[in-house]
Amino acid sequence: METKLTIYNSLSRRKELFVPLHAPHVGLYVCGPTVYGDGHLGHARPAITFDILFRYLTHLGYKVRYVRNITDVGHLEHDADEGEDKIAKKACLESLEPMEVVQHYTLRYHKAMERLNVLPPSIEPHASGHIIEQIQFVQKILDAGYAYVSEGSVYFDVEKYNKKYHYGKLSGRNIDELLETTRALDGQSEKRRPADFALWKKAAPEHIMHWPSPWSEGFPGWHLECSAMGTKYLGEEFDIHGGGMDLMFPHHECEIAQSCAALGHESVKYWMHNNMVTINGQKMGKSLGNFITLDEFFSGTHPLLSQPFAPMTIRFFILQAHYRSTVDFSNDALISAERGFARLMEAYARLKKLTHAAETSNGEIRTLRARCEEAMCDDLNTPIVISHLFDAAKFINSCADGKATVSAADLKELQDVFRLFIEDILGLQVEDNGEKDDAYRKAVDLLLDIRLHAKQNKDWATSDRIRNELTALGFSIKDTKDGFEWSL
RNA sequence: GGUUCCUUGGAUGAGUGGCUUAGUCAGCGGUCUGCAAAACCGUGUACGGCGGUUCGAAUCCGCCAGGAACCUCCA
Repeated sequence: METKLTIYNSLSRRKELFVPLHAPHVGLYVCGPTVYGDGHLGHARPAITFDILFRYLTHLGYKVRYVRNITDVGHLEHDADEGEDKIAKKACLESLEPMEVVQHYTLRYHKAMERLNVLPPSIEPHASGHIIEQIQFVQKILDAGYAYVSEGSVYFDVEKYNKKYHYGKLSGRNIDELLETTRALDGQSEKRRPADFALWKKAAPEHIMHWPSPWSEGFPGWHLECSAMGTKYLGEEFDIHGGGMDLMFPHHECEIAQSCAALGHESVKYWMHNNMVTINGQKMGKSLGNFITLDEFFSGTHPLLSQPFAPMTIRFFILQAHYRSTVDFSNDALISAERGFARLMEAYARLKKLTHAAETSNGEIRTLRARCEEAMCDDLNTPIVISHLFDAAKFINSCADGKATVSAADLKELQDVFRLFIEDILGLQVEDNGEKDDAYRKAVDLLLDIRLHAKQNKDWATSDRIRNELTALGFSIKDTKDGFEWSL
């Protein structure tokens, strides 16, 4: 492996050379969704970002174990229903078993991810399936002396922890300010300090999701699942932990504290955070109620959308921005992405059909692979990769027009690089225009062949009639130098 | 109030101390074409404001303005 992948480590706030702890193995943990609602555009961002990382690490030859959890218990919600579990709350509203809600939204999430061509992770653990591990993790922290039991609940002793370690190292917060700014939550009186966070919560009688533990019948705290499951599947030390920037504090900060307290050392070498999707300059999120679900994009059923958008358009749209920048959603931006993506994929389709190889090439394609690799190695700079591909697309189109030539070796290289980066690394799927069906394809070809002959005989009436009829049916007909192209 | 970060041409969105243009979308002009579409060629000349460092900054530093995320579950 000559390639030198650098990634931005949120912990050091700079790009660092990626050196795996146990090459060729790489451990990657990413915070997955809380399954109590449909996935929206904001959920697509980390899924796609870390899908790219997963794919690229694999391409570099690493054996990656990618763990992405499903959060199905434990997140407290602060509103009128203080201390009630989010999943449980939704279940009560809909008169369903909690696990029914979990199952429903997990399946829908999987479906959306599949349409976005996001590869499934190696392991997708559910928090509810790891209660024992979480209880053991709490016990370790208690044994180490960094937690205390109070009325059946267990709290992390932030102040004591901070004497030996540094609470706030990831987010840049210092503990004194936290003590002043932390808001009053349920159970505040049980805590020694406001900044302390729950490791285990005793369940209120009406709380329907609870498990037995040494301290009480209850449920695990907000941040515990990732520490417990990350340790279980990737070890006490692993390479990369990813998630949205909004999780940096308190979620990831608390994870670091939990791991240090329980294990005596940090467990994550590189922290990676994707930026937010915004809408009108504001974060798209559940709490603001300004989100558009993925299904709404796919179907176009949202007042802000003028049309449906293909999953690959969404994926391309997200990849056109660097993962650490915010990306501002708008209908126009998506339409632009759709057109650009179509242009790139049309060039790719032409590339596959290019056969006439010349002696020499008059395009700069021998450096294409290296330039794309370089961009990926620079903290996954997918916009630059895409710009290189567009450069090559121009050359491909020129070749298809007969205005440029390509040698046999270069043509193969070009085809290989396009397949590698477009399909394998960027995960952009070739649109299936129903061209799979052989008989159907041949029928359209036949019609257009007839039209071609009509054209050659200057029979414009027949020629235009075929084109107009097919266009009315939804086909797009493009004449080429000595033939035609079509798509549905 | 605190922490972190951002501000680039009509839109979007990269990048860098000078050498060279990001790319995409839209626009304009042209080539090609029976027409259309597509494609190709050309074109815009940007880096929030004010100072400072420097031979030279949009890129480094400071201040100001505006915006965002987090400080409460959030991707």
